[in-house]
Amino acid sequence: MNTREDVVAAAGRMFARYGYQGTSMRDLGREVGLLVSSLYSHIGSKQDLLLEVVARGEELFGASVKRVPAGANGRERLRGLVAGHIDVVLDHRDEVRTFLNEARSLDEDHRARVVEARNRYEESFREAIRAGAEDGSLPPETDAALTAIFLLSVLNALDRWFSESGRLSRRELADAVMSFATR
Amino acid sequence: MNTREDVVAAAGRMFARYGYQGTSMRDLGREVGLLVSSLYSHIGSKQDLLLEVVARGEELFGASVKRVPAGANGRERLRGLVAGHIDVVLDHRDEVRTFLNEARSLDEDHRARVVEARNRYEESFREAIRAGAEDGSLPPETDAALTAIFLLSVLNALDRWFSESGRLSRRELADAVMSFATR
DNA sequence: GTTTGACTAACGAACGTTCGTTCGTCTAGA
DNA sequence: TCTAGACGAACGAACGTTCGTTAGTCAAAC
Repeated sequence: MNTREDVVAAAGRMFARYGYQGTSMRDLGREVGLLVSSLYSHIGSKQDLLLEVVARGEELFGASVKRVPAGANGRERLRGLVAGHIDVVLDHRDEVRTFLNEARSLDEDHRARVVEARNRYEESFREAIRAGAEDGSLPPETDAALTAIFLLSVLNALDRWFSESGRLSRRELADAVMSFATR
Repeated sequence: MNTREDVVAAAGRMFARYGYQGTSMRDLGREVGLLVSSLYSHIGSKQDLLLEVVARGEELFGASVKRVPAGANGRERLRGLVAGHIDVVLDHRDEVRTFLNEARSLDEDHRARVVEARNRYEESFREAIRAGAEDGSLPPETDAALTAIFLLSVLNALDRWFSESGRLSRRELADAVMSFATR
């Protein structure tokens, strides 16, 4: 019924699995049950499609940051960011994968915007860590820049191995990640 | 002079930067200063080229494992693996990136072989961690599987941000990674 | 004189995209 | 209530371009 949404969702799925360049419009049409030409009743171009999927990933992370209570101490805020990131990655694997791996196929302007968004996002991690080191909720000598990078490296790799039916729950995962960061 | 080597090296460079599907043989020819058709005097196919670059990455990690002294205790072996991984990633960025990100463009058989090689590699991390937890050189309750995944997540993301001219030396980086894993 | 490696030229296939057209569905006016 | 016409959505065909790859030629190096 809602064909346009189907197209965008299928694009996310295929971009995540095969990459932007590895997905042809004909493949996409087949996936959604349309001929290639019919796709263009719903979208402007393949590039527009990528842009839309990437933007969704971007918004998901942005919304996650906003959900963290501003009043909490540094450690609690960091914990909120970590748990939020885990949820975003696992609940929206396709958009996140596309956001993380396929942004390089965007034209230069949009790619620059993505890089900027990622920097802002990483800065919210650094900020929480610095706050925690100051308010005593995290070890005082914690290196904010390095810790943020390490955390995001671990969090962004999650969808390559984490299974909902595995040994760990999301909460336990968040605990493990947090205890890694705060030695 | 050694044209074939130039071709393979350029392929690694471009596969790493633009992806396998994002690199055309014409682009590759331009990079190396030859016409497309001339490339085929040196290689069998584009797929062969990918296979060769990926195989080089695979061998680099395999050789790194072999360099770790077998007699050392668990912690020392893990430290050797970490330092070795850092060197491989930073000294062979193109092959490593291609090995990590472009293996999905291999045909099924070769891709399966890569997955198996990565599993063996990860197992050597787990093994060192388990040994360390037993011989007392690492905290006894360390979760080998989870720690190995976290370590490799951090290590594989290195080339996205680490700069040789930055604040950290390789040794300091290895220290930081190790202290992350072992608390 | 043979071999090597670069060239020109071309191949069929696939690419993203546009085209004119058709076929229902919905709405406004008679 | 019936009908005219605008509309969204999908179609098949074709566009020009680029893809990976091959064949044949020719000059330089051994």
